[in-house]
Amino acid sequence: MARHLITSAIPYINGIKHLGNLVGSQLPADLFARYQRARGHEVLFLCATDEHGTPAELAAAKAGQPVAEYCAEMHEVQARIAEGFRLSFDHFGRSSSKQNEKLTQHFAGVLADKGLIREVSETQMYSPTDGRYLPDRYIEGTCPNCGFEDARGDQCDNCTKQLDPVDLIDPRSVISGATDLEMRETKHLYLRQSAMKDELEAWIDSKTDWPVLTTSIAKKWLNDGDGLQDRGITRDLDWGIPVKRGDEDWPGMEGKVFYVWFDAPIEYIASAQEWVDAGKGDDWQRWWRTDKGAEDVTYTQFMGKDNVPFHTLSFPATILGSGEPWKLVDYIKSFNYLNYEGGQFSTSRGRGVFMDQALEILPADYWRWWLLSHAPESSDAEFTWENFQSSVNKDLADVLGNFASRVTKFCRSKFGEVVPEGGTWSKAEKDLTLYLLLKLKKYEEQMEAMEVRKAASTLRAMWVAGNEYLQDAAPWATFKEDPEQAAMQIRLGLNLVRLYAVLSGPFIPDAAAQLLEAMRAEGADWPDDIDAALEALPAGHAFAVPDVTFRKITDAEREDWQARFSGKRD
RNA sequence: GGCGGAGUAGCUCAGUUGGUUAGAGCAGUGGAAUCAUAAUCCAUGUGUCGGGGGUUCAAGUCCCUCCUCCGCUACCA
Repeated sequence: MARHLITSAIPYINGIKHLGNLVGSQLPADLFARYQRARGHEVLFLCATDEHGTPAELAAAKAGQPVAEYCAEMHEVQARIAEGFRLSFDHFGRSSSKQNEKLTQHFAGVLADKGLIREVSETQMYSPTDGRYLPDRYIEGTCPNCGFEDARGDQCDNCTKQLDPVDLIDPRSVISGATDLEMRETKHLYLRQSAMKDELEAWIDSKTDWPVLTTSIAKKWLNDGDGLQDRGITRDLDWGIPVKRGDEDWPGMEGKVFYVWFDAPIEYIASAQEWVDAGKGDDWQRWWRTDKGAEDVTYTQFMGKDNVPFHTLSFPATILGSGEPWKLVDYIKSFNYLNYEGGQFSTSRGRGVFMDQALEILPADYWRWWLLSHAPESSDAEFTWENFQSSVNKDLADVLGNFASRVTKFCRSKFGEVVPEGGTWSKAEKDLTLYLLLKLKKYEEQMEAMEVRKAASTLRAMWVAGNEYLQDAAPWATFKEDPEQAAMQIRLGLNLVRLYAVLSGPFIPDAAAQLLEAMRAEGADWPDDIDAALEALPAGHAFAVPDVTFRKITDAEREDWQARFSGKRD
């Protein structure tokens, strides 16, 4: 039995994520976790909310709440929605947890002891009106290059020139509009990533099986310009993990907190501690410490491409730099973006479908199937309502759902709600099982390799094979001359329903559970022997005709949703 | 500007190390069947594989060049 540690990029706290965020990390991670569990492996699947940073403070202020309270509420909201999508986290933690605070301070202390942290004195834009330092993107002004009036401090949206906030003409705070900005000197800690460049590069180079998307982004950062740059890991904020050197105060760093991107990945580890402290597990170290049992763990991370630099460089720099025996990631599966109806999903403009809205209009399985079977693996992908409607109706309602329906209803009308007896397999049945065996092996390989779209299409091909068989065998015709033959055919059909339910579980867990329940086959194992699996439901076994597994999306609904989600989110 | 990804049938996409007449699903068309959620099954493609040039016995696949779209570009996370 293998052991799989699986983490999904942790979603930021300031609101509900859209479907593009979901398909880029949490959903494929869940698919993989469910698959590995179904294969009988030991899995620890972790996620959390990423709660620190300026956007969280501002979102809380906007909501008129203390930031801690706001985060606690939003964490609950995200946790509920994750459950709604059937994301099977073993624990859904919080980067603001006590465990993460201790661990983050520990890492900072160890890195400092190793000489990998340096203090840098720099000047930053401070806004007395807002009472805070402003990140570059929170400053707007006139672009010195093209005269565009709403250029941001980091880059001009009009001429795309990269800017420094001090270059802006008439700079103002995005938050309050205040113009009394001043440059203030402030001291920060930098992680000396540059000192670890060679080690990181050798490590990346050893990962020859990683997706090109992952390694090319990492290489770019390693070799761009002057090479890998040191990164500031502290901020002048109130909300965050207080800067400490292990348990000790850090002279000169009073009132400062760690930068979110320093503490967020550490939460992957802290989440395992939270998992134990919540009474859900009893040993987190055997998952994370190679000196305490994590030697045989395979660690896989899932994320959107925007997160790759932090997972290939910053976090490994933290882990490797500590010199302690922490488990390093073995495989990074990264995704491109999902677009929405010819443009981008936009959180700020409310364009596209958000996770809560999606669940309001359709059950999780519909979304899971479409999103996973169209996952943006090789390039950006696009969500359109038309494609969603036709894929879901065809794949789920017609090919899979209707198969279960036609088999069970035919059986009920001719034999009753019991698996019928009699007849023996002939060539058609043997051909079918051979075909299914080939597809199953392919499906397993693709799931193992996290080739999400391909796995979905292979699974679908197995569903189709059932319809082909049934059409060809035509038990409604054979029943007239040879009822035993028809009984055998329909017995196989019922077993196919059971088999499909087992194999489809990682993609569509609710439908799979519903079908297994109808077949009275809850807890069915993965089919290691396909012949045996297709005789698992013996003659005489009672079942029930399931309710409609997937209903169809009507044109009227599609048009309604299309209009509803095109613009502003209420 | 730099880096990366993409450009293949009306639509969404596969096409491993270059090798017979370029594939799948959907949509369309014709037919079969009538167990089923009017659900299924079978048949059906004259595609400049973004343009141009080159290497090769052979290129969607390698090289050069140009065009278009998207992402990233280090203080948003």
